[in-house]
Amino acid sequence: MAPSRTVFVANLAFDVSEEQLANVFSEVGPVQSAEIKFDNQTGRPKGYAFVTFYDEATAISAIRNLRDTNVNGRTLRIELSNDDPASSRRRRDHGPPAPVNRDLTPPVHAPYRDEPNIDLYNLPQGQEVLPGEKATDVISRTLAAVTPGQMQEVMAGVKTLITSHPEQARQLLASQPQLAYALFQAMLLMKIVDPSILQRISPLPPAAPPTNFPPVSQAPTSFPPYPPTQSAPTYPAVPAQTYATAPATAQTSYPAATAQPSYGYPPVQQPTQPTQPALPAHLQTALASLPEDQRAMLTQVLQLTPDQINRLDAGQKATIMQLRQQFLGAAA
DNA sequence: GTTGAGCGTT
Repeated sequence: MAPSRTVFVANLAFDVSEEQLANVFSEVGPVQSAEIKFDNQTGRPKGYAFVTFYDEATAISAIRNLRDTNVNGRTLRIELSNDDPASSRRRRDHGPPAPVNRDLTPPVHAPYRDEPNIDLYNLPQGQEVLPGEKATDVISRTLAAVTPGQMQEVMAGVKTLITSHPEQARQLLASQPQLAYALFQAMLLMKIVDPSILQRISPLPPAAPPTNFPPVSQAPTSFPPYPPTQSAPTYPAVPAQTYATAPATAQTSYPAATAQPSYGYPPVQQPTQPTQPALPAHLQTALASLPEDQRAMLTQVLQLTPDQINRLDAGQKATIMQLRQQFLGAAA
């Protein structure tokens, strides 16, 4: 059975509102609903709640990332909900309802026999993010310490997982966005993907709640050169498991809501931005290792048309041509 | 005015 998209939240302070709760859980991903349970007799909250996300992976991520979170003086206790079969009006946006199997004979093959059986709850801890440090920095550092051979090994393993067990891979990457980020950065380093696709990744909507991990659109546009120049110490080729600790909970109080709660946003596909003309991949990669200002300048220089170059004065022209010669070689 | 484990009628 598929894991639940709902988490059971206990040890709630009695003065926490559903909005506040949804806000806290939005740290980890879009929240579909947050329902605090009340006692009908007394009208007082029972001190626990159910928070539903749009997918299981986010629910699991919430358990990992929001543990020990303090809200109004009490530490949240978060578990995966026992999905009550009675309240089955969810799972609808995940496709049509499963067809009723009228054939009572069990399937010939035991399902999931070959599943790699990734335990999403028991992943290695990964690298610690120190205070004042960004998770992206730790990932960059970790990747820089991985030898090309190790990186290739990991990528091959991931590829195997994705092709043989796509659903497990999806769950793993969705619940561990830092891993997805690291893999993407590794693909850039290994020149498997063209850095220009960074331009085509549409930003999250402005109203997007902060996640426990920066969205890909905020990925740094420059990466350290690869392979690393200094001899890298060997580390076990373990995926970067870096994760940021949940930030201190917002203590803002919210007005009581009367409207049907719907927080965050459904994980819809965002429209893609128009692509902009880009330099060849190998040039972008070369440029990526330069400081921001130099990169911007060089990008402009390399994109000049012959016509534009001809309009420059002699001194500028010579400088420009020299730069272009250096980067474009014969093509200049 | 009170409460503190819990899996769901606000």
